[in-house]
Amino acid sequence: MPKLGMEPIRKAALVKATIVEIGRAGSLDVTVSQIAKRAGMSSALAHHYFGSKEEMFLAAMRHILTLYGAEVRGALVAAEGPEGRIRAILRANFSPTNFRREAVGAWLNFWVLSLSVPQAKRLLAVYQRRLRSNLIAALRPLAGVRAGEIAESLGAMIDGLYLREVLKSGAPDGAAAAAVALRHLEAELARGA
Amino acid sequence: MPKLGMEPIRKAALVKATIVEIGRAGSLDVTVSQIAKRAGMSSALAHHYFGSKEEMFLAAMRHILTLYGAEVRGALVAAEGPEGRIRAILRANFSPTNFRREAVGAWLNFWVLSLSVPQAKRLLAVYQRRLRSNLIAALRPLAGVRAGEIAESLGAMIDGLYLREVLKSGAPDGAAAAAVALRHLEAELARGA
DNA sequence: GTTTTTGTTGATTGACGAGTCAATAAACTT
DNA sequence: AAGTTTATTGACTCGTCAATCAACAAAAAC
Repeated sequence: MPKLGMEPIRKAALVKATIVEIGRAGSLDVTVSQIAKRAGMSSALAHHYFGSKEEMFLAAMRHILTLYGAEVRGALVAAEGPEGRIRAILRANFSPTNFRREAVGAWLNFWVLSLSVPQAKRLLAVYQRRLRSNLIAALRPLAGVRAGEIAESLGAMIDGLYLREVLKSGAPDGAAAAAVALRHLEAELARGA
Repeated sequence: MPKLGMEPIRKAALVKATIVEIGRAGSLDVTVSQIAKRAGMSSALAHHYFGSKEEMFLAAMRHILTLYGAEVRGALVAAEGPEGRIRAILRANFSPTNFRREAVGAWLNFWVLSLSVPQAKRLLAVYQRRLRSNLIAALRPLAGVRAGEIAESLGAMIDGLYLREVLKSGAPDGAAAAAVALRHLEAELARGA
């Protein structure tokens, strides 16, 4: 009973399943059959819609990055004032969403994937630039010309804290990470004044 | 013409070859045959000495961590004064060695591996604690009771800067990364005073 | 000098997995 | 109604790969 207009639905299901399976495996070592099964279809259909496993990975990566972008944007609209905007960005970066199994698996594995797949590296670069410009925009009123360099260090701090939170055993603590990042920011701002 | 006492030689060659192959592939998706071939022996011999691929990976990881530890220690013995010790640690972390293809591949992939292999997670934890205690020891004279929290943020900063340097396209710049880390440190110290 | 230990490999096994294809069927077009 | 497009899968191909094994060779032990 083939209904029409299945393509977007199937693709969305496959993308979601891909991310879940990567999270479960903790690696990109997942089979198309696993993914297809979780998405409720045959592996042949997965190939029909995506052509190859790599395309599936890239689509999954786009999806993760889109979600991440949406979370940042969502946090930003509710934010007031420069400091509020910074806090919003930190909140989005260290939200529980990003510490879920699937998100962690996706991020770490996509970093690795970007070592060997140029397309993946490009996707990552786009989002890094976006974070950077968000940070700079929020920092400008607070730090003036130093906004650029502070955005750079704060960005690195965010990545580093996330990585550590994710690699350590035990439950991750996003709030603590955000607090450390905020302390870093205050110190940098104080230094400039 | 089997010479005796081959075991350590063969194992060392395999460990080295494993790291090189992971660097070339940019992932853990390397075959035992590739590794064995690069190490100049049959894949059967590789299995003979290590039993399984996972054991090879773990041995490679131990080796990378040992090299890293040695580099830090080596930089520390030549260092004078608390600030000199911090600088030494930064220099070791951002040395060209750690930006070589093999090292990058090893680090990123071992982070990923630690998501699914507890043994790998444990190895990583040992070295993270060691870095932490090195940092605290050097920071104590400079920061007193705040040494702990500053070590935490500086450690995260180091990881974050390394990650960004490694993921960006173009030649990595360890010196620039070290400079940013140092600026962070100064800001934190100034804040305390 | 025979037995044991160590080193070594080619061949094989057994499994798995990406991607293809032919076939079936429902829905839309003309 | 005939033809086309979309959805769907089971079966299959072709390749790969981790791990095992039997067999051979040299040194050491006895």
